[in-house]
Amino acid sequence: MSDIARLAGVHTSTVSRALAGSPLVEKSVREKIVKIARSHGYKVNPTARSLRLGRTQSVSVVIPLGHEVTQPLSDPFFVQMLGYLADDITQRGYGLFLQKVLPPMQDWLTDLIGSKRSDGIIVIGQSTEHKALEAVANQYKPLVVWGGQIDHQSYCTVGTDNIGGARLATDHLLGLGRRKIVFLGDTKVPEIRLRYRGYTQALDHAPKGAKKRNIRTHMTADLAFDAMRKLISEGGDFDAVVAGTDVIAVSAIRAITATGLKVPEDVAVVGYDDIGLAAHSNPPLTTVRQDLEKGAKHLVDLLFRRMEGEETESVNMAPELIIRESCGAHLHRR
Amino acid sequence: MSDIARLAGVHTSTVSRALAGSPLVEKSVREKIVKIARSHGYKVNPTARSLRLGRTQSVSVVIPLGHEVTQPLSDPFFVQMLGYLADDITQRGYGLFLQKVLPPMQDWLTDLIGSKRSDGIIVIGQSTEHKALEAVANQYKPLVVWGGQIDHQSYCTVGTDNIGGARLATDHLLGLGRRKIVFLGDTKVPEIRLRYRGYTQALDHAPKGAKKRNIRTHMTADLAFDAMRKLISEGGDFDAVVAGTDVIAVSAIRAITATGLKVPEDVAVVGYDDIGLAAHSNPPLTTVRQDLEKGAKHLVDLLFRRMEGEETESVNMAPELIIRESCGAHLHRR
DNA sequence: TTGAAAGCGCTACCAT
DNA sequence: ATGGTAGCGCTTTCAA
Repeated sequence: MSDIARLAGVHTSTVSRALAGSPLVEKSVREKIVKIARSHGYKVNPTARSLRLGRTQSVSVVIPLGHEVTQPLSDPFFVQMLGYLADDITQRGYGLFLQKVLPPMQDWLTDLIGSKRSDGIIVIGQSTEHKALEAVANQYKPLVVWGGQIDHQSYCTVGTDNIGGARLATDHLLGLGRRKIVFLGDTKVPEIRLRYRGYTQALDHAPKGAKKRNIRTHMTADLAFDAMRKLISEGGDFDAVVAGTDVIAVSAIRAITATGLKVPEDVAVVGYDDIGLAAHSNPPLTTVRQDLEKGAKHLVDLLFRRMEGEETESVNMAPELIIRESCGAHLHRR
Repeated sequence: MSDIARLAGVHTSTVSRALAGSPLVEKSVREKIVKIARSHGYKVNPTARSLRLGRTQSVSVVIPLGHEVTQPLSDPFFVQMLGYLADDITQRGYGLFLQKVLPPMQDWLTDLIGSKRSDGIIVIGQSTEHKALEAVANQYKPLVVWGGQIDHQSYCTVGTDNIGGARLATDHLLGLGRRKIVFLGDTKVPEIRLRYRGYTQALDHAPKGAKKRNIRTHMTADLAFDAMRKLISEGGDFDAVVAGTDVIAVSAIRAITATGLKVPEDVAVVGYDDIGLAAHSNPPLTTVRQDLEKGAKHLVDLLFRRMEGEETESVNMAPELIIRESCGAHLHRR
């Protein structure tokens, strides 16, 4: 910057003001400075700026994978979310610090906060980290979490009504005459636990004869496939599956198909999320849609309001049942 | 830091040394300082440190989407790569700045370099940005690109031998007796263009009667689906498809199946990448595997060597044909 | 409207 | 082995 100042024949403070678009600088001077800066490819050093201003102009996006057994991000859901977040955050002129947190997960959140690398934190998915989030919520404000809304939680979440969504899905299957409906998912994860609750609520209000059954499975494609195959080989008696996520649903379909059973004729399957793959699976997946684009907008909006000291409430969006073929609804229309 | 210094009864320079693990500080003093720092939740401010050191301890990972028509990252390939990169970069104690670049793509690279937000840059996929990369390669060294190796390029790439991989796939189909093989992909993207070249090379060496046909399609699932359906409805005569990516392959399978044709009996399909979905598609996809974990390791390794001033050569890894069912090889074994 | 100077928090050099 | 001090590049207050 001092170089630019010298070239323009002014003091650095004037350059700083000019480049910041301050109205204090005389127009002709400002234009001259801007021109010189551009022609020399000069960019204000964000590190120095951050140090002076006390803020980094960037936000951390964290993906905790406490519930995952395998390394890579296996769920496209998180990734699509990441893409939308990147757009929104970039649009506000902020940088995006990506952080993947794997077990063993000690002090990851307090460390991240303490490092002051970013002005705010978005956590995608509670994973198994509800307690860690709860622990810092009262002391560190610019924090927003995508996930399930848990009773008495003190951190701010954005998500869809998981109970309602799962209930929608389960009621739909009941309405199609299915009575032996299995739930497939890892209820250690809050969002999935809530979906399981919606599933049980629907069955509690179902006609007599409807059976509940929860099969715990990890959230990766392979492990869900194995869980489903095990259930079948053990002679599990069921005519429908409510899957905790689309990834699990697609794996379940594959496992069911592999044993010679047909989806949806023999077993109806409903997923959750409506990831891109859902429409392209075979058969196309009936699922509960979460609007990620809107979700990301909420997350970023709330975070920026919190970064300015505002207190914000959690947002619970309405889920939407997307009916395709895996539930067998089209068979009934005949 | 000055607080910690006061509490420990020493000067800040001693605290700095102690926290950096300098052997100059007496053991007892160092331990005392570390203890105080920990108990107060003190963390060295990375912004100030960066300013002083002249390096940010972070690397930018950029995903240029010049070839994409839709906003979100539609290809799981990039995402899996991102996950591995995050692991490797974190392991070296560096931060990961994520940058998504959408059209119109002006000066994105020089801007990123000029901002000095990171000490090095990894670009995932050349997209349509070969020229932009070429333009800075001689002037900015800590830059590594995942993508296809182009003749006379001056930037450093990591990738698989795309020509060889596609040739592997095409030869395999020829070996199974297929003669009317279509290529499906966007040849504007260097990697895909190389794969197309491998495909044509294989056909040039094929028995008489083998036909070439290139169908240009965008890289997203929906558009590939449409392209395939259009080809079929126009009465395109073919018995096999070499797809530019797995995402395209899976969409092609869906489009083929939707018209009543069978994969692989009527049309054999081979993909490229071996994304997680490939093994789980219906039928499971025969594809050319790129080892992403190894690829990510190479990228990070080369980048860090370049950040230390070393000149590095591009890496071209060997692709591997993974034979599953979509090519129909299992039908021949009978 | 511009200049001068202080200081963000840290590290490294030069003393001692 | 430790302390003092300068300075990384910027913004902002105060003075002119």
